Amino acid sequence: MSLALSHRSDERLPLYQRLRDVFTAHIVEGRWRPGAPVPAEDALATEHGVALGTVRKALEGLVASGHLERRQGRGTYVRRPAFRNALARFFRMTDAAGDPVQPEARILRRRTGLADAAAAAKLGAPLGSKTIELFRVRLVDGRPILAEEITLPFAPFAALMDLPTREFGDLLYPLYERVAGRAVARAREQITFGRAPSRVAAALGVENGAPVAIIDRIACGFDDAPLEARRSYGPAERFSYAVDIR
Amino acid sequence: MSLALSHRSDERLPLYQRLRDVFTAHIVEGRWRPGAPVPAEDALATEHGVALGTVRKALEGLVASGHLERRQGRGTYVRRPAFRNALARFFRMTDAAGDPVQPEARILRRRTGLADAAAAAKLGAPLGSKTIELFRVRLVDGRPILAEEITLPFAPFAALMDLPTREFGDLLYPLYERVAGRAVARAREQITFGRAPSRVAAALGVENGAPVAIIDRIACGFDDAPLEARRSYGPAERFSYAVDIR
DNA sequence: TAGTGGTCTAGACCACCGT
DNA sequence: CGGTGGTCTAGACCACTAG
Repeated sequence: MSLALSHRSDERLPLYQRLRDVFTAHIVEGRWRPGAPVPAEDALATEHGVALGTVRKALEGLVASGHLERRQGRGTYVRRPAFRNALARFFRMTDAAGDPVQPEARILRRRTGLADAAAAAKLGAPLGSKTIELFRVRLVDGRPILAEEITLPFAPFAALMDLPTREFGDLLYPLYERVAGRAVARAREQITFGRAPSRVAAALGVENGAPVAIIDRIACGFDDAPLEARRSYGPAERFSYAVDIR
Repeated sequence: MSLALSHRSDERLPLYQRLRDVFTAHIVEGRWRPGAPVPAEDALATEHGVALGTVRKALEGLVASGHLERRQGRGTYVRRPAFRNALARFFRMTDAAGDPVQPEARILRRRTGLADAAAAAKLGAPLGSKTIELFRVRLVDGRPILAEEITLPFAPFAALMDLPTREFGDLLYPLYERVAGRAVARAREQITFGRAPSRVAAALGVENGAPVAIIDRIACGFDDAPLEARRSYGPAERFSYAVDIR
């Protein structure tokens, strides 16, 4: 089966780019599942009727964009993004012994709401559509270090309203995948600096208006559609982030 | 001339990686100059006695690392990093009309000093070695928005002490290249939040201890040796930075 | 040992750029 | 137009991983 015939794509694009689009579609549509290996390179080459090098170049693009992961001698896998300690890139998170830790999470509030203009824009949902709102705090050694406001579209995540919050666990993204079948593929974060609103200050145990770093995150699925909007607050003095520029 | 014979490098490394090391050396040693084109791919292939594809893979690595830049139909060039508006990635910098601007720079202080432990570590220079210290403010529409403390090793930049500060211009890196022959190839920045020390507060026209974002930068040459240490302060409320994660 | 990705080659043709 | 990088092929062999 020839690629040009099997897939509607701009004929003027290079073969390897069209091939990459085909592979991306496989990931988006779940035919290639996160954590699972994709077919071997030579199998893909014969399947699509192209040379091995063309397949390799297409795969390289998806590796560069973070969709795939190569493991020498084993295969090429759909990458499951490691958001495990995403916020540790921004805040110094160490326990009493100075070792890096995964903060414990505690849900303080869970309720349904209606998307205001900001939430609707972030989630790409209609204004006034139903949402789930979570407010949680994250703790190290039992002490609060982060407060998070989370907004989800109601429909895909309705099951979250039935599950006891104590069963949510410390990480939400694996939970999303488990109860809603939605995997987070990437996220965009915006860092600003402000002062703690009262509810956040209370949760963090700091005084009202204390300086905080604010991280606004929009998490998206493999199809780049927004899944979750999140705002994280942490004490400004714990904030630290490194960037390389060229 | 065969590559394996012409260059002392780990024989076990793949050809294209050894080739990349050779090319890197050319850039570091100035045989390939910033802004100038490197030899054509087929010329490099015959020169080093390897296949075209191997040269391409070596060049691709240097493009990915930001050392080279390809221009279709023209050639491959040694990249001159665009630090032009590096701080605009962190601070909202717009003029009264809301258009992005390049801030004007004004040197407030220039003096020689001796490297303390921190400066010595950052610059990779001996403790107590001679340095040049600059303190400058950057302005948009005549209003200060950033204050910068800059530390340079004395020897390579001695010429800076003779040039009138009003002739420094708004950008230091082109100046470094012009008067000291040192080109900045990359930099590492560390973001934290703190409070403005008195001298900074005075320069920015804010009150003492006002919240500021602090950007510590170490700028390096093509050989990865530190050239400049810089600390920039800006009002916390102007700070905004976006990150993509996967 | 079989299967996978990694390296390397040799050569063809295309698309873009400046003159 | 000539020269450059961009695409694509076909096939060989190496290095790593698992069973």
